[in-house]
Amino acid sequence: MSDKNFKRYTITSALPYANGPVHIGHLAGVYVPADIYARYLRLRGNDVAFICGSDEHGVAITLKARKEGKTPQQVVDQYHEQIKTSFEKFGISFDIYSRTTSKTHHETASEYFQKLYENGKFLEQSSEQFFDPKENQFLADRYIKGTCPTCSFPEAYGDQCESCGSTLSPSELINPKSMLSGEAPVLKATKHWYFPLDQYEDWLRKWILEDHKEWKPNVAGQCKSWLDGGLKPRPMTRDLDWGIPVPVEGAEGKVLYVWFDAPIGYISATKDWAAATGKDWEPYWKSDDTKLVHFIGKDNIVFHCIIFPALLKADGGYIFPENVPANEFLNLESNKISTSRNWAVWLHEYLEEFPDKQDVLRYVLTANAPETKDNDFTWKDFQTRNNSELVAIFGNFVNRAVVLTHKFFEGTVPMKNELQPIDEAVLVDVKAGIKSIEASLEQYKFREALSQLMDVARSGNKYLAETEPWKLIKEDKERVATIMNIALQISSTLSIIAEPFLPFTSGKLKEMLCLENADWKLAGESDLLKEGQEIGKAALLFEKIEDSAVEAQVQKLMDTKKANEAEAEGSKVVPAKEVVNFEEFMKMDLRVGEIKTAEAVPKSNKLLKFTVDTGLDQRTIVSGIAKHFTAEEMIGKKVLVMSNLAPRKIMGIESQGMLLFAENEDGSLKAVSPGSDAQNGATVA
RNA sequence: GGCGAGGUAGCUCAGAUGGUUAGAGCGUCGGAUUCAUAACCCGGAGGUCGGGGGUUCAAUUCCCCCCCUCGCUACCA
Repeated sequence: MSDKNFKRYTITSALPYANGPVHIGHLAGVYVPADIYARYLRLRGNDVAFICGSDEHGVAITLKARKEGKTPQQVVDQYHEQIKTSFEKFGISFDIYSRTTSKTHHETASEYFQKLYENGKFLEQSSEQFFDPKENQFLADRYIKGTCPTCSFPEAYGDQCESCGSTLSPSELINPKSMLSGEAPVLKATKHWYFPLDQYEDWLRKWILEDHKEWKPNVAGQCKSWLDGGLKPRPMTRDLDWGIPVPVEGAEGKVLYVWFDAPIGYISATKDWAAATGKDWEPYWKSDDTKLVHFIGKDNIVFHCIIFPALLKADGGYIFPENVPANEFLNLESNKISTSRNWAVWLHEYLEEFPDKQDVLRYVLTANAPETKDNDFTWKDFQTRNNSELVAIFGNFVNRAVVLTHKFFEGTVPMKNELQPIDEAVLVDVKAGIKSIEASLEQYKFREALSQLMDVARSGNKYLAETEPWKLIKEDKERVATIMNIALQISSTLSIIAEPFLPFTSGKLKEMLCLENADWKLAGESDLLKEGQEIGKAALLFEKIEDSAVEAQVQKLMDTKKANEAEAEGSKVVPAKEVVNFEEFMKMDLRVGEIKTAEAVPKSNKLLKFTVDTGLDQRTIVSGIAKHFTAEEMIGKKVLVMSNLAPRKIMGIESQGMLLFAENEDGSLKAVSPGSDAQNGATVA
């Protein structure tokens, strides 16, 4: 933990990629915690720049545009607006929400690159890349489609097969085709600028693993894994027509790699913010007394902990992040959130379907944030947390305090008389609670901080239950005055300390109590409201969420699931392949074989090595079926063998043929078994 | 397979430089209460701390092996 006295804070949260709306996973992982942190710091009077914006470059945007028949600019304009608006409505208090297509950013990123270039920080390297001769354009991996070598899915992308999930490189695809022209791509040399990450390895190792031992285990562990694996130079430029042009001679048709320009987007956004507010941006990025914190999801760890810091180091003028509190992922009703499968709770939809309930979602996402491991969001849990925590504990306490004050003292803050031990005790409790919240927030333990906030409300309820003002009123109104005064002071404290977590509620509560001075420092004081001061009417801070509302959401997800299944059903059967003529068919030597020996291939978890009696000979065949069959159960089985397939080395073993299996749509393999009376070597035709 | 992160009450999670009865919230059961959105408050039940070995007077906490989940990464003719 750093005890340094920081003069200002630069808080960044991951730039959302502008090819889709924001969902609860993004919120729980990044934006809600970042917002809590930023609001807390501001409440304590700190100088804070809370920075974000849309990430609008990269291949995925161009693909999306092409698919929808739009220009990339139209795509990012649409999502940028949508994302920006929903963040605003949700109460994420960015000081600026910018975008990477802005002029400032293009200039900033371009200059950044140029400076590194001029200082010799890059390596120039040529390599062979796929090129579409008809469109006269280099092809990103995702621009190439072909048949998956693993599962024969004919529409696999050059980087991944969406059917079986294997990671691919374009050269592995069978019958690769350019998605632009449909032509077969050719290999062609192209030059790129590589950033030699390996040169920063020692520095990174010390900076992360020695100087920042306080980083979260998941973050530090991930970094160590990368460092131990050895860093390699990474190309920082791409052949693409959407992005920031590489500002170097001989780089026509090339743009900066999206992960080069995106983090620099934090800097550009800070510049825009500074310009708009008449500040100087530089201290926020270059001064040692600035604390820089990146809020991100775990998928971004390598970029924010390795690549970007190394780029900052290469420039030499920048500070480094003090911490990168990356969160894990949030699942939805036990399934991974998926944009393409529409398995998500979209923020813009939530805002419409649960109007005025921003804080409920903020609360649930914080209480169940994936801080140490992946977590699950369920609508049932959403309902329970609202009904039995927000309504029953927080809302209820405030309501009791305000209603009783109106009942007994006509809505004015009654006079506090001599305090009894129980009064002192509850006030001490509340103050201790605030200290704990501060400590938790400073360690990025938002879940814990939130539960400590609820504990303060619990103390309030307990205080009322123990002092029973509704009974005492008959005999000792003076004593009740003290009790209600204290209950109102606690409510006021709640309105202050809830602000980072539940800003809308905090606002409502302050208004109800007519509380004006609401610095964090005042929280816990017993004279936040003055005696004789009027307070407003009781209004419910939270309302119950009925079963029907939750059931409707679950139903919506079920419908999505059904639609997905229907779609999968439609594409379940792999489409027919091209017609082959009889001669081609007869070229294949298919025959019955018998497995004599079988063993797992060391260091592989998919491969089994067999000795097969093909009637012709005993030969070695390696097959990737270990996930479906054990070596033991295969011994003695009759199998179909493609025996004249060209031999191929797999993990150093020469495989002389291929075993044939049936593959179901879910990827599971089923034996195709000749009868036991089929002879070894019997031909199949 | 390698690396990383997790596996603690029905659910969501704390915790431990090894040491008396392993914690919290929610749920559940019982009680009390009626100011409050059938809410609050009190109490009970509920865990061989993923499995197996080892070190130790003592391990859930340290070491080794194994299993499961998630992520990154490699093999899949």
